[in-house]
Amino acid sequence: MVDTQRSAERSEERLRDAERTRAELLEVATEVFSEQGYSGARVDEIAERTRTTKRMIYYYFGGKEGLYLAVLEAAYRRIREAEQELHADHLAPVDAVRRIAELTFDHHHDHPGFIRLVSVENIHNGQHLKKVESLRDLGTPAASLLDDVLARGRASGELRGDVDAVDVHMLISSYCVFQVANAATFGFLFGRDMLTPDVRERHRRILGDIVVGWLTAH
Amino acid sequence: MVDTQRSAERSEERLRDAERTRAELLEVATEVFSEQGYSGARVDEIAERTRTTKRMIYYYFGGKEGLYLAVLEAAYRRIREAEQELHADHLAPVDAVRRIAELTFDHHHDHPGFIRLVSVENIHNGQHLKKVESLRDLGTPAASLLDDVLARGRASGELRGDVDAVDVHMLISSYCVFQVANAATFGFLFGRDMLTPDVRERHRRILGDIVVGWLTAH
DNA sequence: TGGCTAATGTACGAAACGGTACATACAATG
DNA sequence: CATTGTATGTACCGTTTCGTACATTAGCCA
Repeated sequence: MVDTQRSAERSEERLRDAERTRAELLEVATEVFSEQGYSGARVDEIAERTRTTKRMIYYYFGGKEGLYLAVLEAAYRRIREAEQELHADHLAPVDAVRRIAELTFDHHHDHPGFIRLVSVENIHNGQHLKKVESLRDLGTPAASLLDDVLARGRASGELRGDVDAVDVHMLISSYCVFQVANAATFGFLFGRDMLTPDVRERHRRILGDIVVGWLTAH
Repeated sequence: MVDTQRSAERSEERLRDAERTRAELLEVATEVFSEQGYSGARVDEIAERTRTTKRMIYYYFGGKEGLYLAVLEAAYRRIREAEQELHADHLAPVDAVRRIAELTFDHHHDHPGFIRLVSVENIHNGQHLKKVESLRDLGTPAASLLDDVLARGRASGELRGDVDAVDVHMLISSYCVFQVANAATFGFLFGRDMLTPDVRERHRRILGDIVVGWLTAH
């Protein structure tokens, strides 16, 4: 018992640690898949970037696709957790929607790897995502949070009542995803680097203005 | 001379036709690259889907990357042509911006292959696009068209004057690109198929409302 | 402490894949 | 209608890439 505890405490010194190996593979794989796409990612490259070997990918995840599925699931799960920390019930409706928009904006900018992963998955028509049953209806929390705010705003007359929460969420997502996912091509064609702090700050404010403007229109 | 003309006229009957072969390869390659991504696309598959052979890909385009570059250039060139047919100078400013938004929306929905190609290119950080010098500043026409409308609206007082044309274009692009590029994941997570006619029609109207609302806000 | 299992490493195989050498046939041209 | 270069087809090569058979070791537990 004492021995077990001690080895758990100094687990970082152990040569063999299933959890650690698994987590490291997942972390590196997330990076490689988001950088190179599913087909572009190389199993050997992922293995080389860890302190373990390719063999472990097959041992823990069954293969390339299994690893990719695990990456997808972990990434989406992290997003869900972030969304649940997004409290807006103490703010006035108008401030709440702006807050949600701006925090979503920040979250996207701070997690480009996840956005790229979503792009990759869409190239493949979401065929892998559909296999992960645990992710079905993952969007519900985000929609219901917005739904609450909209209901409060409708009741107080501060927000218009004929707009659906999912529509609002889609507007916000569109804008935020585009910033990150299409930064390369848009930047090239219009000579605008969307990732510099000042441009980012302006876009952030603009998004808030657009969302608030839309929801408060008479 | 007469012979030359005749063989040009019935070019579709010729066994050897450089232009036809080239065009067919380009067409099939556009489809395959947009469906599978750059790394996912197989040179052999592209060749098999045409009436010619893999050899011709190397003869006309030098290789897989050359073919992809040609696909990118052709696709963007088609977009530019479509944009140039977008006349809005005979409309009142408010109607003009709504028109631009809605036509852009339709264009995106009608050319999903192009949108997917842009996603693919962004996964690779636009590294190929940057190689096609002829595409530099391709965005300028779209921005200046909007710029004209905004100037007219500013002069007449119908549109606010503190908004940049590129910002408006980015809002419209974000919304339209998202509809097509992220249809799979968003549809799965929120149970909404964005490609059905009625949903599409509602989104179209919403986009117009948002853009007009933003630009006419006091 | 000795054995047993989970965890890991090595080395290799088969198929896929991008690319090319070489042969050949069509069609414009003089 | 012979010639010549463009266009096309075939067969193949070397490498990459996913995956696996087999050997081995670390650490837990009786």
